[in-house]
Amino acid sequence: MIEGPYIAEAAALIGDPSRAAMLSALMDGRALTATELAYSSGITPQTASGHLARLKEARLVEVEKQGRHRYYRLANVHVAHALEALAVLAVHGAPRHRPTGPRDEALRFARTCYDHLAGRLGVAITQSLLSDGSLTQAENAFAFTPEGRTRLEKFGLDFSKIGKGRRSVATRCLDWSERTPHLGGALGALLLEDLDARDWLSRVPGSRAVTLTKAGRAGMRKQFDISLD
Amino acid sequence: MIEGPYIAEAAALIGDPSRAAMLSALMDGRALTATELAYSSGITPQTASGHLARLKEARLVEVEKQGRHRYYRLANVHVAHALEALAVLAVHGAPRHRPTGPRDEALRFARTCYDHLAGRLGVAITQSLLSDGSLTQAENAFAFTPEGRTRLEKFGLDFSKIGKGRRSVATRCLDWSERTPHLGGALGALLLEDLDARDWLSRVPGSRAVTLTKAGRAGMRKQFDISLD
DNA sequence: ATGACATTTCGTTTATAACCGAACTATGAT
DNA sequence: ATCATAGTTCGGTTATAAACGAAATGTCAT
Repeated sequence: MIEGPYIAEAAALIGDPSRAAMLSALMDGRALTATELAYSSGITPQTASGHLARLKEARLVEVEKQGRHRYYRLANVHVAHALEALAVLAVHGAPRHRPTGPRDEALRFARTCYDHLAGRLGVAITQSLLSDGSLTQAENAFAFTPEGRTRLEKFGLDFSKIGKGRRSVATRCLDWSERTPHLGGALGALLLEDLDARDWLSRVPGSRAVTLTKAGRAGMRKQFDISLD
Repeated sequence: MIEGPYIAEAAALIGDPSRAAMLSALMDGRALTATELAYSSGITPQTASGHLARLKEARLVEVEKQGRHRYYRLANVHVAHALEALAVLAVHGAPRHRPTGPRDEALRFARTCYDHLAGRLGVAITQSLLSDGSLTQAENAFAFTPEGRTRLEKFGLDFSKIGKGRRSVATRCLDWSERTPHLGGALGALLLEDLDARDWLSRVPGSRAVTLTKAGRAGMRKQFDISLD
């Protein structure tokens, strides 16, 4: 009764198909320009501009001016969380006509979630790190053990990049498709960055989907004892 | 890009102020009749009926017919989670004119969340159970230890009531106002029920807010080493 | 300066859906 | 049987906002 209207405000913003498409496009954590977002949701730049202004006003997105471009990105992790929570509802929801295309399957296999890995692959890596004792369940999130840090540093992660910011290091993020938490936070982001740099992953253009390269498949098996598909 | 439309569908449903008010009213986990819901969101029964039909269609709520009444309740925990996630956005959002009334403060102190306790009180109890070893962090949720079970049974909880259903026993539920997880699931529900039966709690009419009775305040101090306010 | 491109502002059209009054169905009480 | 109450369905009104075309602003390159 009291927070109803406030909830509605945020939900209504996300509830417009064009805006939802734009927000979804931002779920991979990158910042996109206004025109790119317009294109990705199939509307003209004028219209997109209006939408983005409202999203900014409500602090769902943030802008960074760079020359004549304006880069929009999600304002914070909470926005991404809310979007995932809504996606869970959509899956649970009415079994309407929902053509499960190949893209859908690709997303379930592996995708970026804000700035870390999600899908079967993301969950599998998280499980692997949990079972070999690199990660433990802490208060509100995960925590890496001393052995885990050593193990991941040997693997090649540069821990000097994290631990500075206020940001939570190893978030627990509920996976939209797997319903099992995967690793997020600064550590999750670092890991994604690293796997990307190794060319173990390859991005599907115009999508959040991610595929494993041949090297990635081998590396996953060797380093994390994971063999998917 | 692909799940955009589906997200929008759920969000748009929640995005209408009247529907959001009804869903909020259901957040305390009880089932309410159509007319009660109409009243709680300030619309006529005809209009509410239409809204409820759409929410049912999308499986955000469930109905139970009982005589000439129809009792509506949230369809599952995921719906409650999504609503909480949206509430987080609203708080983080634009610092608009938001009169922080006494009701708001009351909700922050203690409220029901679906069917368990939330707010400072809910979080404090959870922390207490964690620190004395009754609860531990498990995979995806909390788990109670053997000692924890003994301790809570001595306190008076009837564990025979849980453990049967498929339902997760001790969910971790992110608190909207405290940003710290509190205890949910069957155990959380059982605890709320018990505290209610003891008359340690008193419900604020027409609200999810809950207050501590004098006995409750004393009991909390003695049993959980908690002294709030 | 001039042209090219990104983005926003303005004004107008148009579709959607929230809302209520009125009438209808279903259940329970007398 | 009759009445009251809970809930739904239907039709029409009205407000809202999404969308685009046209034109303005801002930034970079030549």
